[in-house]
Amino acid sequence: MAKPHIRLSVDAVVFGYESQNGLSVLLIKRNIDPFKGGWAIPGGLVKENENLEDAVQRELKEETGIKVNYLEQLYTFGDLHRDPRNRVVTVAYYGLVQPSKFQLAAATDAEEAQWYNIDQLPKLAFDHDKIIDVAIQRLRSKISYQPIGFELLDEKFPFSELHKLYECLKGVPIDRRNFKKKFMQLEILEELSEKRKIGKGRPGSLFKFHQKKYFSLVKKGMVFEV
Amino acid sequence: MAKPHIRLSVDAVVFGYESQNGLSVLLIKRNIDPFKGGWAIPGGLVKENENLEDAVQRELKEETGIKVNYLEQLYTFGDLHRDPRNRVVTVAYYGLVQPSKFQLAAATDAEEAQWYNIDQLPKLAFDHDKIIDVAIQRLRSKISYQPIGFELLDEKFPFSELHKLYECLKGVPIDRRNFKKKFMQLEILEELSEKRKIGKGRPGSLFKFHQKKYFSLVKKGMVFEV
DNA sequence: GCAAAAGTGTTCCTTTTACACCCATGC
DNA sequence: GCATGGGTGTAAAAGGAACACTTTTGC
Repeated sequence: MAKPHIRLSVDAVVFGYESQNGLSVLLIKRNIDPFKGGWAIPGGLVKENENLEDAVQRELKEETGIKVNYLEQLYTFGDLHRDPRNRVVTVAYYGLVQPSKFQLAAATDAEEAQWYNIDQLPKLAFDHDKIIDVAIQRLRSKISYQPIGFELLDEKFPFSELHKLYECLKGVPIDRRNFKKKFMQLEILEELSEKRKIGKGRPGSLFKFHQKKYFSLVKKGMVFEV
Repeated sequence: MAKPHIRLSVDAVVFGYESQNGLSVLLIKRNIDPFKGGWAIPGGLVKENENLEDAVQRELKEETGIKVNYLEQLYTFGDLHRDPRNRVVTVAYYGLVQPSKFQLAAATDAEEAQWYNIDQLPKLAFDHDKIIDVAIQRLRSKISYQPIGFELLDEKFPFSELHKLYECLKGVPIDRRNFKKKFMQLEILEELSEKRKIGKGRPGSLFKFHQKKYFSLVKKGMVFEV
């Protein structure tokens, strides 16, 4: 018998957001043991000559058909028996996808991928519940000091969507006027002349995150903090 | 030839602090290739049935004789060619040691371990300069919202030591009175009746971090923020 | 015309900053 | 008695929280 060695995998907690449904996580149904038939976050073994991030994107594409544009390393989970069969250490990432990419392409081989609201998660394989917990915590706190929330919204969004997103992630009501004042003072949003057409009530302007401006302001010492 | 596989290692950035010398990092001189004779942070391959943190503590003991009481996972570095010979993915940690344990025991097999001020680091093996950079950034920011600074001070310390530590880590002068007011309002320091004897000038009271009180206040919703 | 969502400013209170003098000790 | 570091409070400014009415649209 060959000397056993530690296997290295990557896993990804992919978040999606819709103002009606709140925050969701992308899960897949496992079709191999262990935990065959159970739900898990996408992931798999890293190849010998593949960067960690590439491995994540490859697994995401293979298993769910999705490509995330925001991806950040979360934590590495290495407990001895987190995989019941072999020693597998996993580098967990979390990713954010925009609503327009949120619908799973039916045409992929990912028939068994599904979004689950974070308050209605099924029982999960391995320590994936723990990984998701850590990811939620990270997302919740990071959104306050890094402008990553936009990765969960479409490119153009009415201000109320941004407001709802922050209320959802922080889990507390936020005064609409104070929030807008604070955000607009940052000067990183571009107000478009377009208005949102759909829905009831008075249509609101659409906004865009002005990333270039954000980076140049950061260089000048601006601190994002909401 | 056997199929190659990814190797997994751990590395540790161990910080020490003294008010005269500022912040230092513990380095070892490598006695094997690659980078034989060069400086590196302590670390090594993880064993088949060993947790990641245990691996870090074991390597630290073997290579430097030091045991840290604060240890936190930093980031996992997995670039393809970070090790010139094999694919090695490393889980980096950072640790904090108190000044009284700061002196390296001469009696260990760690003759080649040495403290280096973070502003006077030598050229480093692998991507260890990058790892140290990330660790410094993490420490700098984390000290503002987690009471980890005490791990860099002796158990009993005059308030001025805490003050100097924060000035050193944040890299800016901090008003002595405002800093003390803010910290004392947190009610997590215990003022001892002892005074510091050494040195010139008026002796100051010694303080202790009251960890139990800190945890109970956190449960009640207190937020540490300095 | 009514229901639904968007837009907008002011006041109050809390928090943060700036700042200077006296005190205890060693030499 | 002088040099060194420790101890303490107040006033001004800035930032955050609370809060209500008007406007535009669809039905």
